[in-house]
Amino acid sequence: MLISELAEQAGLTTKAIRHYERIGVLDPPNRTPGGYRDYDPEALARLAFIRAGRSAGLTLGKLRQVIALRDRGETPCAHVSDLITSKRVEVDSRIAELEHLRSELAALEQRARRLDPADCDASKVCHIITTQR
Amino acid sequence: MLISELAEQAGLTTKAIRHYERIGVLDPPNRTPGGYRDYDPEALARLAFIRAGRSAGLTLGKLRQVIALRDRGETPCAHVSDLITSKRVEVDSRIAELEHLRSELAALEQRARRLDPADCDASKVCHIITTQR
DNA sequence: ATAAACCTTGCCCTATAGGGGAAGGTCAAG
DNA sequence: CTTGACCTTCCCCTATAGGGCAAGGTTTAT
Repeated sequence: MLISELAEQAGLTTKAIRHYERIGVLDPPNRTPGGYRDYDPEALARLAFIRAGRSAGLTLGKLRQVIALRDRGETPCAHVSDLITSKRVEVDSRIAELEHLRSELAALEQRARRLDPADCDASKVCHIITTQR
Repeated sequence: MLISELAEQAGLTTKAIRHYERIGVLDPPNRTPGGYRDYDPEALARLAFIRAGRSAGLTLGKLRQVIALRDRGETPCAHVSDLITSKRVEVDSRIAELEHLRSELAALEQRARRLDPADCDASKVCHIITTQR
């Protein structure tokens, strides 16, 4: 199976597939005599893993670690479980940050409705933003 | 006022200040005969604006636009108000995305507790991630 | 034999806000 | 006059997941 066919079946671009190989998350396939990458169908399963991992917010680098464990003959489940938990913790704190930001922005929107542009002093550029609450 | 003094008073690094100048968000100051940047105290007000804008999640590029309006003699309040609102909308949708991701991760954590590593098939690398719900 | 449709590698590009460090100029005090 | 503490510009680096493009090789059909 040539790269474009694999790409189509996996719903990816050929660029992405070559990228995965370079990152080390997809094994280098055999080559045809002409030098073309020649994948066997297993690659699809690997790409499914990559897609699932990515949609869980794991980076290609983390996925490579998981694959490396598996290649060393270990069952990576415990490691994956840790990755997932630490990712959730990270997402939790990111959400908290964004919620804080959101409330700041909402307060600025309130202020924008209250303030009169005529009162805005050039030295502050814009009093909506600059004036501290 | 030389750059390191300005940096200290503003709680920034000299690197950041030069960066702001290059981005166009801080006016190039006068120079001493020796070529050193020589700031007058107004720069502190500008830096306060930048800090406030950054903490509202606005990029230096957006802040530059705001400053450009002000320099053109306009009152940038309406524009700023729009920026803030669209930033809030952006943050809202980002929070929604992250909450979705968070629930996926929580589901994966559940699954990880349920599944037995012994059942994990190497072709999937890791069944916690790969198996679709 | 030639065009069309593939494929290859390689290099630079994106966005963001600077940090790190090099090579060298300036200024004050000793 | 030299040392140390400043300052200057310049260029590369970070993380992330590829996209774009160029120059060139391969395969298949006509």
